[in-house]
Amino acid sequence: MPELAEVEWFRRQWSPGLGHEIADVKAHSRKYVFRGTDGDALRQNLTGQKLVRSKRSGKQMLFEFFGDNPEMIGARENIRSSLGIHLGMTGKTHIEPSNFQPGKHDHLVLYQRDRSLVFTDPRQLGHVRFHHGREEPDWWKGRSPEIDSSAFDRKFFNEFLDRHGNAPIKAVLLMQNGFPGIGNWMADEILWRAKVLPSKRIRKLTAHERSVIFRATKWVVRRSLETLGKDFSDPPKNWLIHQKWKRGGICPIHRASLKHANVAGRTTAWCPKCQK
DNA sequence: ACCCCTGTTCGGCG
DNA sequence: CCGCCGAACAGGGG
Repeated sequence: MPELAEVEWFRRQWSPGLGHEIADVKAHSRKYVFRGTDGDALRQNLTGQKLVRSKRSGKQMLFEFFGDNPEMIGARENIRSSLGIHLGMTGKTHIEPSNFQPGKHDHLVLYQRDRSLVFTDPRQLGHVRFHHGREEPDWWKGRSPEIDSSAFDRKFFNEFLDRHGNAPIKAVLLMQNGFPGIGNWMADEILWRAKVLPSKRIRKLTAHERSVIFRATKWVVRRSLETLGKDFSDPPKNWLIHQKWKRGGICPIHRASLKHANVAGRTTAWCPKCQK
């Protein structure tokens, strides 16, 4: 489920726990979601620390913790531990009461006095990472510019496209180092709005098509953050997302039947009338 | 039983 | 070496 806007919403689900101490931790640390992560270090280091800040970069979430000196909350130099969570296909973060008993798929629970912060992921394609130390974790370094930022500009966009001339545009939109946070539904939404076939190779795109794709990318990200990202409400009715999974789904503009095929290894929907 | 899946990584191949 | 593609990961649902 989670792409950029949904991840932003899931990041904020743990906000009631900001400023509060972690009293206890339960982690199913041998499970696949903890691959490459030291579950014992996570449990020992987080216990007794406060959750002080969270951020998102693309589909990655970062939760930061520190131990003491409350007036310095939020200052990077006081951060002691970093918890990274990627939601994969089926992950979610949620708040539960402080007496929460984890079920089979509740892989990580951070207990606070008045609530618990839970990470659940049935399919386990998500990922929990942990780093103890003041410096930025290796797995958070070198992030690409956020699409909703001035650093994601036409120069960055065009140079990234130029590096993948032979790839279909849909495959390139799914590359997280160029389009952090874009996933299957957002890629289809962008290309439908830009009127470009998902299978079209980068080198066949005209300058005009590139420009329209650039603007559609920014627009879809901003508008979905205002709806899904804010309160998980639906994007506007005339978005492709409401049609793409339906049998008999139609183009919101022409009412033509959508086409479906596998492009770049993913189920893809497009309107044969608008997209060329 | 069989096939599908809003994600990412890795091995094989061109 | 570069880059694309399909498989694999793990589990639930249609």
